[in-house]
Amino acid sequence: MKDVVVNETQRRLLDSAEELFADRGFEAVSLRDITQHAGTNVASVNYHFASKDGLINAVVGRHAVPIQEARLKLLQVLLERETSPSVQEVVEAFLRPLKERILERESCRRIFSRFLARMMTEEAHRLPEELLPQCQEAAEAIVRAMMKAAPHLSEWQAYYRMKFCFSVMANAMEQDEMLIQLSGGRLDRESDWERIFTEVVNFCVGGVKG
Amino acid sequence: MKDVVVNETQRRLLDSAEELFADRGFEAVSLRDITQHAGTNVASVNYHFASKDGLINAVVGRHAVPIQEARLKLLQVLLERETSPSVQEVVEAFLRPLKERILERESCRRIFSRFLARMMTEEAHRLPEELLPQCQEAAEAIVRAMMKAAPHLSEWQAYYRMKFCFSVMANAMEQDEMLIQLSGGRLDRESDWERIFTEVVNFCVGGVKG
DNA sequence: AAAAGTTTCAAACATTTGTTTGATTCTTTT
DNA sequence: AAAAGAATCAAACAAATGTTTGAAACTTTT
Repeated sequence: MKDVVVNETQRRLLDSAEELFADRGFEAVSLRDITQHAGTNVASVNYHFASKDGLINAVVGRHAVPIQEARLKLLQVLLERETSPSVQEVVEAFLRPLKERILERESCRRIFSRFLARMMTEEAHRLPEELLPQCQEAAEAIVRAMMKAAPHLSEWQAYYRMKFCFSVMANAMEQDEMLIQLSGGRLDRESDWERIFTEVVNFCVGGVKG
Repeated sequence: MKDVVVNETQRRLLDSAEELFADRGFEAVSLRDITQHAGTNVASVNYHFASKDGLINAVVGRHAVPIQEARLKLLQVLLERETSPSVQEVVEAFLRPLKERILERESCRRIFSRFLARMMTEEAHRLPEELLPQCQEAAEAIVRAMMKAAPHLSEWQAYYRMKFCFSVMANAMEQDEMLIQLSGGRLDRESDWERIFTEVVNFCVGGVKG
């Protein structure tokens, strides 16, 4: 995956796609919607990104790559340190980079939330090949750090708890729509993201300690 | 929603739809796939369920209704009891009925996992109207029970922790495909559902106590 | 400035999809 | 048994979609 965008058209396509996808979801947005918004021709998507799927992966990759890099850097510090990290430190190293990115660029939240849900909706729940190696590397680091912080966990457990942490984070990122609906209006619309993130970390730390 | 199926064709449609949806996802399965599998005409779906969405909701509702009833019954016991319930009791009252149903009917797992993901993928993340009242009732009971078990939680926190518990459960229900992919084969394919469920409960109890 | 390459574009392509129609068969009621 | 209603069916409908094509415009290299 080229993370350096050489072409102006490519950048416009990515930006438009990101905005529309975040708003309406991947399936609901057609290539014609995107290219119109970007002021380009319908064929440009297939020319630059090979397919709609290619475009989606590129949109996601633009966020995923720097997030995974940041994650890995934080985790490596914890792993190379002599003293064992706390569970809280591991969970934060895992989740913070995603949170920070979301603070910088709101749309990242909805893009990720939708992308993850999409993997579950589809036939095979698989990560795109371009993203896989980096994800595997990060996953391994998280598991190792988690086992260092909580030595009573088996590898199997560590993998599942990592998955659970990610589930909580991913679902917390989605719009509150459903919670508002469920509470019948008892919950106010605006729960700010910082506050929610704190809750996520608390919950995950409690959960990993189990 | 009529949960009593009066018509043989309706039952065949629901069964076929459930099987195919569970296997391939809602979007990937066409009405023609379903009606062919059920040995009926394409028009039968629209005749009996008004639309494809209607069919999906009926498939989900067939599981959701008894699950919510069981949930409510268990929670009411905890709420009417004089002594405060433990967090573990609340979490189990919340999650057990779903787990039991999955043990009875495997496909329920994948149907739910896909259905929830679908809500996140779509434009508006909303529950279908037919299911809403019952879900609201259950949600309220869970929150009340949770606050009784852990009085330090605010209502806002209780709602979010309920949501988090559900996230973990929902994502645990999906196929392990992604975890196998992420672990690069280190995780064996068959992690049985009982074992996973135990992990889910442990994680959630830890999380709610936070 | 000619040649080679990259990028853009309008138009067509090729399917697929959920849905509707209107006639026909089956079932129930009177 | 006649009438009314419910259920089934083959066929058509309508519209949207991602993708490809082949020529034109533009940029870079020689």
